[in-house]
Amino acid sequence: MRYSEMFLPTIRELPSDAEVVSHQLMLRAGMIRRLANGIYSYLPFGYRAIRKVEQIVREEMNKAGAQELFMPMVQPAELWQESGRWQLYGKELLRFKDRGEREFCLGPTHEEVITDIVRNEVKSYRHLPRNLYQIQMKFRDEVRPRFGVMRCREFAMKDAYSFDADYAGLDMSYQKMHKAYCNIFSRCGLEYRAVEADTGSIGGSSSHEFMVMAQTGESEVVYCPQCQYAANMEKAEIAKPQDVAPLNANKFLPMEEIYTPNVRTIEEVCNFLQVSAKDVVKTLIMVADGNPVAILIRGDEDVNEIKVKNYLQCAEIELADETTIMSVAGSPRGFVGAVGIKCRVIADYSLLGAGNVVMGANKEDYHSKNANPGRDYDVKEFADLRVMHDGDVCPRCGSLIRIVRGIEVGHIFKLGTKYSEKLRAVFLDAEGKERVMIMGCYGIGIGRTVASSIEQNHDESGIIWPMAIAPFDVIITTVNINDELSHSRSQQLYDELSAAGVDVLWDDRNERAGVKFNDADLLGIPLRITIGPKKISENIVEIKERKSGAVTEIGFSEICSKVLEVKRKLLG
RNA sequence: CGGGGCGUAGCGCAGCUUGGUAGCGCGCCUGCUUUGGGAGCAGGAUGUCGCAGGUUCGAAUCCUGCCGCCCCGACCA
Repeated sequence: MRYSEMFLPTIRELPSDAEVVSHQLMLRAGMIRRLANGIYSYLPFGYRAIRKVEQIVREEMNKAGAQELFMPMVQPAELWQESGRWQLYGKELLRFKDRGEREFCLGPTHEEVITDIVRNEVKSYRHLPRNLYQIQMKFRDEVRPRFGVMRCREFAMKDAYSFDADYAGLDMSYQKMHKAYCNIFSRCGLEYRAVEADTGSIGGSSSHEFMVMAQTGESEVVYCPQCQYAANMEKAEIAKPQDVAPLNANKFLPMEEIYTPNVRTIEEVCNFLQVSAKDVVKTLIMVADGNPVAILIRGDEDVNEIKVKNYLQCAEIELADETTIMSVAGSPRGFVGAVGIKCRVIADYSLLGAGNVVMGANKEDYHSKNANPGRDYDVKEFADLRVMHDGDVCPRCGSLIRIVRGIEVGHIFKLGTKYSEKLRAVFLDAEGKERVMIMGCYGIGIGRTVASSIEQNHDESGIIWPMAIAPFDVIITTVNINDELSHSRSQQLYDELSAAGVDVLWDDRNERAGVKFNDADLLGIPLRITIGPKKISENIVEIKERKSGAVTEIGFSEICSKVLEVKRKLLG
């Protein structure tokens, strides 16, 4: 492609409303333009990167035995009513009516449609397993779209769905996808980690997120440098403490009520009573599917709501409102404790062996000191309910864990029968018995993958593409396009490289060298060949690697094979 | 949905307090010079000042309503 003919509008100045690097650089490098809130167009340069990622995804998915198909983005309400998600999905599901007043939605995902297709066509175990995928636009009416293409409303996603006859089959399908995802993200040149994840509202038994490591990532993940354990924050397990000394009732001090006017937060309690947060018990009243429950945790720890939700196996969980707190504790927020509380009580492991603690007295403006379990209040259940933090140890091997930030680019789930049951996707097994198909689903955010590569690979001057997903392999920078020899040699090289299957952008614009060099750096094309008037008269050109900055001078006749060699090397 | 901020040329912004016919930088167009890290000189084009209403002789500026966008929070496959 000739730069002078390409639609490639670069921006010199920083766009004011772009927060993260990938968003800024994608705008500046002429990759994307915003159409509406959370809705973006990909311009030619950006779309080339998208296509490269898609191609890698296709190759690896096909290699893993999946088959590509293409499903509609507009989906009828009936299907969603059948799965029950028409009610459950909430406002992220964009709904509308056609001219005949029939209800539709824009697909935020395609479990319903794929299950409908498969249930209509697959009736026998002989036709299982199957894995079908597509690369399609999804629409999710996000509460707050941001970070450009990272968290937007309309986005391209590769979604695959597996159908198996039994759970052993699902395990195999899942493993194949896990492997394929590793191949995909490795080939894209990303530093990533597969972490255990909570299955969330999509349901199912097991799940991994593929996280690209980046400071600007929206979620935190923990991993163990010693063993293989890795999980996201919601899921990160904390082992039950082993060597906890049993409470000795002889050491119990008499419980006292202390007047603590307007002292509500843990911090205020600590200051007022001159105690450490570790001696205070935090009592949170939560409502799980309508039932109040008290969660006890050490004052310096935080409750992980997902863990509570999973422990209680409830559908909804939220902090209780003032009225509910009043009715179970008899006191307002800030003075709640376990003594005499009128609801189920669950304590975090951090309270195992804790005695003579401070907690709310369930009486406005009072706290209790030297409260003790067994004597003053009852705790029958202990569980892992807290948020992991620095200093915690690996639940598998006991080494210190690490916490890093990441961007979720892929997510795989074992769905089980959640959709196949609702939509009656059944088949006959070898004995002629009807059985429900076992499903898995597997997603990759295409645009997000491109954006996360930029988050991971850039410098002050611009993007630094890995060869595998770079929009072009090489840029030829002709320093002075009006110099006849420079022009003819550039043309010759451009033709030669193109014929050899290299994606080459030839900067043939009548611009000053500085402008071209800066654009080349901004665009981040892995290799730059500079053709200048002096050097080319001696048959010499320069080749510069964007990533290392290393410059090599080389004879004109050897440049083409050199490029092919370096390209091969950079593709690994 | 709550809190904060912003809307003026393609982009980035000033002007608004104190009302008087719209400005800067970049970009764009023309010409000449220049050509290895975002050139110089000369000339030029470009605006429903987000929208609607109100106050006023007169509104980008003051008032009211609406719309859009950004940030923080809540939420979230």
